[in-house]
Amino acid sequence: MISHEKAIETLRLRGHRLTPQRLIVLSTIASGSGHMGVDEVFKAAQKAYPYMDIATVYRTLHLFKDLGVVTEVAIGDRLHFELTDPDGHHHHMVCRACKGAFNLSPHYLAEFRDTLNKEFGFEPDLEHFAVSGVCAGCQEANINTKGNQG
Amino acid sequence: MISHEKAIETLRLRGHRLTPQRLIVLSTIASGSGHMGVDEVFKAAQKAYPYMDIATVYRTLHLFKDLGVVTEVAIGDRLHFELTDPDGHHHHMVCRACKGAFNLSPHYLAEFRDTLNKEFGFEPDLEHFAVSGVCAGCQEANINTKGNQG
DNA sequence: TTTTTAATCGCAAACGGTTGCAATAACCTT
DNA sequence: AAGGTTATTGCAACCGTTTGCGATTAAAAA
Repeated sequence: MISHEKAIETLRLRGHRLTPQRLIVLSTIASGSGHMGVDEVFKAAQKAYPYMDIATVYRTLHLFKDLGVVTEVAIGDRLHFELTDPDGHHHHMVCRACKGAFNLSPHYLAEFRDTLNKEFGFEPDLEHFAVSGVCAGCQEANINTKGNQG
Repeated sequence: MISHEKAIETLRLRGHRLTPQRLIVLSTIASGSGHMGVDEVFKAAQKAYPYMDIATVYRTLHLFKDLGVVTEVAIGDRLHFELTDPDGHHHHMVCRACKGAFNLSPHYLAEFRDTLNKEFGFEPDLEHFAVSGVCAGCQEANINTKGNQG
């Protein structure tokens, strides 16, 4: 994970202001449990700073994403955020039965990217990428395995 | 493509009513240009049936999707719909520069699926799947190649 | 054909997310 | 430390999509 300090440094270097709202959103995500939904971030931040507005949370998350400080992961139709992993990107496998998210090393997508490049000259965006599916545990337990594959 | 008649048959067999709204949405998509956005479907359908409501379009599209009559493709943040291809699914490569959509045979994803299965026991949902990126043409033209990779 | 009945519709309100704008406040200058 | 500049905020309005509900109507029953 990117450190708190490094994130603040990045904000400052790029000429953005260090507002209490931004610092609170940052530490909320930093102390959060991996991937956090927007409403989770909002509720937690609001506890620390009651005037916090949902629009500010969105704007802050997008700013952090543009700066590379946080990574946005689309899990189903919801957006989740986490501090960017400086050791290299990872992707996610999200189980549609238990909603669990598992990390996936880029290695497993490299082949796919190469193929699209060679065959079609197409350069896919696979930086922040979540594959929906059913995890091993839920397949055994046979929970909702045939749900909507939207 | 699934035929018009086959789609109507499917509705009937599953106990759904054949309303003018549904028939119009169906033929709108059938006569449309591949992938249609919701608003495109709505506007076209409204011409044929002025009382058409946008909520009905959404409900109808979701019904058709659940019945397997149409296929939903997430292109960027917009949903597009097309008649389901009975010859087997295809996937999409969507260029973020020119918004063009290109078909991608399932073959190119098969390897990726097998790997996730073997390595993690994870069964990915790759039925209706769009990969965002930049197509060969736009890479040459160098249009907006570094846009938001969302 | 007429009646029945419940799926479907149109409307309007609600929802998650975004945006315009006037007020505020972080930061730079002095 | 005080003042000026302008990025950022909170609010409210907005957009695309979903949902609750009473009215309508397709299709089954008579």
